[in-house]
Amino acid sequence: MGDTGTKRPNSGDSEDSRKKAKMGGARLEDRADSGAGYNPYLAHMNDGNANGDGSSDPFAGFEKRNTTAAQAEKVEDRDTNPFTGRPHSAKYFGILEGRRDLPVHKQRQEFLDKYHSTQILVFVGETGSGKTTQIPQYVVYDELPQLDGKLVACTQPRRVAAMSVASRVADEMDVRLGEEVGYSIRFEDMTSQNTILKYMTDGMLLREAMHDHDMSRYSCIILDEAHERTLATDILMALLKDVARRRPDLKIVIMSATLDAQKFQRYFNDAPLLAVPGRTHPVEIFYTAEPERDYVEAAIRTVLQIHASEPEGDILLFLTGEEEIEDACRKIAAESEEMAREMDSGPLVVYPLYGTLPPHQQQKIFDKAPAPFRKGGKPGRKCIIATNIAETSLTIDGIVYVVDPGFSKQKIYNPRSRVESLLVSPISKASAQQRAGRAGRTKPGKCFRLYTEKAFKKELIEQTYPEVLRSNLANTVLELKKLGVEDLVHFDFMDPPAPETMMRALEELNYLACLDDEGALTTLGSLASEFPLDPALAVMLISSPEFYCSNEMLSITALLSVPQIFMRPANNRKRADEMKAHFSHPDGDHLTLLNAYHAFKGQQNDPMGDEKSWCHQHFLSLRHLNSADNVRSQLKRIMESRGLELVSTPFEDKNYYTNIRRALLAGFFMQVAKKSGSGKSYTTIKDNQVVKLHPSTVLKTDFEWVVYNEFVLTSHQYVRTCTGIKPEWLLEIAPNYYDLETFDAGEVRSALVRAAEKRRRAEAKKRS
DNA sequence: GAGCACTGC
Repeated sequence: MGDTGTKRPNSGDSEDSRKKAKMGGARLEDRADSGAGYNPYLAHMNDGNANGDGSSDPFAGFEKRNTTAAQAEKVEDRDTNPFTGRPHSAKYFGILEGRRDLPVHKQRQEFLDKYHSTQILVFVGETGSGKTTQIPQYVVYDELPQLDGKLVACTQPRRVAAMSVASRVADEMDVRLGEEVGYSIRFEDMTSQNTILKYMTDGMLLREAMHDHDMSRYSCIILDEAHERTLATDILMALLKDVARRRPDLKIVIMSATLDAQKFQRYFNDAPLLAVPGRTHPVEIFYTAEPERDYVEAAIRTVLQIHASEPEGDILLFLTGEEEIEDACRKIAAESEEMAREMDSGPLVVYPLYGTLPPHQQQKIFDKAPAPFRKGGKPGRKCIIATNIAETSLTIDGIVYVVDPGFSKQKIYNPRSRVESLLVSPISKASAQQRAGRAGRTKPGKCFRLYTEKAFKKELIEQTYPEVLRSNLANTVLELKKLGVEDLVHFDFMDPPAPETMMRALEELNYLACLDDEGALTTLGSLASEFPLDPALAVMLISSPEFYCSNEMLSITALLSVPQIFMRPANNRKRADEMKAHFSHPDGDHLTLLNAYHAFKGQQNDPMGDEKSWCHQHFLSLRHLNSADNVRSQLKRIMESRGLELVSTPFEDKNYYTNIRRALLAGFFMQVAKKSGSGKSYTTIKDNQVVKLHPSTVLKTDFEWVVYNEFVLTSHQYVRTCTGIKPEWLLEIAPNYYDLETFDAGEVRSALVRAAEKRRRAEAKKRS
């Protein structure tokens, strides 16, 4: 003890509490001026002259759910803010003018009429219509949530969108973000007692619904970007359809960008529809005459042709993944230099764009296109090579040319093998339209589709399959049970998943003891659903106090919930592998992750340490380690609130690592593989898939049995993040799953029988 | 001897 060995666990929680204090501080200050006795939107009532324009109540004459656009606009035009009673800021009326210029503004009255006529409304607005910012405000002026305390909520599929839209709308309403207008996302609740309009992620609303099945805090719920059909949106739609029956006072608006609105209308019992035009420029579509054999090569050629012969304007090319993108970036950059020399073309800068790119590099795509090489020379342009991230999450102005090879990586789930994998697949017509639309945001544009018109019409499906049809639903089923859904077979999904997928999920949850044999939620299942984790991880964490290592399992769970912390840059792989070897534990990758995390925490605690350069030097991702820390504190709070003990085996104890390896099995006993024959391959237990240990593993092949975190299907079938285990642990920790009666005769069964005998002998010896 | 499309609690 007492030295600074990198493998020493960090038993204190000083970081957690320090960080908490730092995060909470700012928000407390924000709220300080709106303490319990002061209600800012009633301020005008206390002082009749505060408005400066005569009347004491700006909403005098308003009747909830029976207002007009003219009434609302009159209030918006006042000199004082109707919600805070404060005079409007200098910029308010400028912003208001811009809002009145949006396409959706012309239909404000029409929206209100439809809204009044129905409980559920489907609203279709194309990009640039202003629906995400305006519709919730129109609803606020009609629901008057400041009077009855019931909120208006607007959900978004992504955190950044929830934050940035809330911030924009707070500006538009001239209030402070977090007061009347706020947002709520994981790790950050930016709302207060005064909040009347709340933007939130769809997952966050789902979490709230687990404890409030009727969503009783809200008078109106607006689901935005419903066409994206995320898992959370699909579940929310089904829940809301049901809640709407129980709560006639609840209003629901489904907002979508596609023309597939009829499907939403039909699903919501023929709900009325309102459509608002967008504000985009025409985009001319070009197809290839013949199918392309190599779409990457064709894409590069097309980009260079545009650069050589088309007028000024930036280019957006869609490819499928990091490697493809980086490769294409290099090739295009090299070719364009040659073009500049030989044909006197303008400069071309190429930017990659994908999700795992660090934020400061993602920001570069917003840089201006380069200036001509010389005064009066041909204009420069930028070319962005992006994944699907540019189709939904990020919009880039100034794009005039889109190159669309027609592919993207998509998640697929095979319930038979229980494997989720990523596969390069043709996109849908809706995706192709979305991609083309990216060319017409600032002026008329062109889209070059690298497939034939016939292929577009005949081969592409209309819509990308919703996530619910492409995922393992174990987590979803657990959530639904917690949400009080008893009959999953007849649960009203907009697109019902395959029965086999549901069966697999129920089976998995039953093995994990989250559901009993009747399919009812158990105490363990109810506890597991409290954690923002997959069921296996949650069960592992909940069981970990029994293995005297819940502190360590908290860290491992957090590390498994964030992207890979070990970085391996293409130009420095060897060095990165050498640095990773410093943390390597011979018994497995989970332990190696833990070692790296402990070393990181040691570095953070060291007053002389510089975590940034230390991470850089050790090829560890500081960003991902920090987010693991964040996840860890969230999980820790949940553990504490549920009375789950935080314990560790002393590091000096010879069972320190053994306890952790055993604890892994409490959740992952279904993800075990046994070495087959003499070679390097392994076979998964029960479904008998032949797999290899992923090359990133620290394990030398000296373990007969391994537990693995995930199954990945790429050029081979791999199991990734593996730790060595002993078969007798399986019999002890998961006796139901490893009931010898259920195994066919064979290598696995005989090995388990031998383990059982070994275990009996050991116990007999212990007794005598 | 690989590669994490993209989200979310």
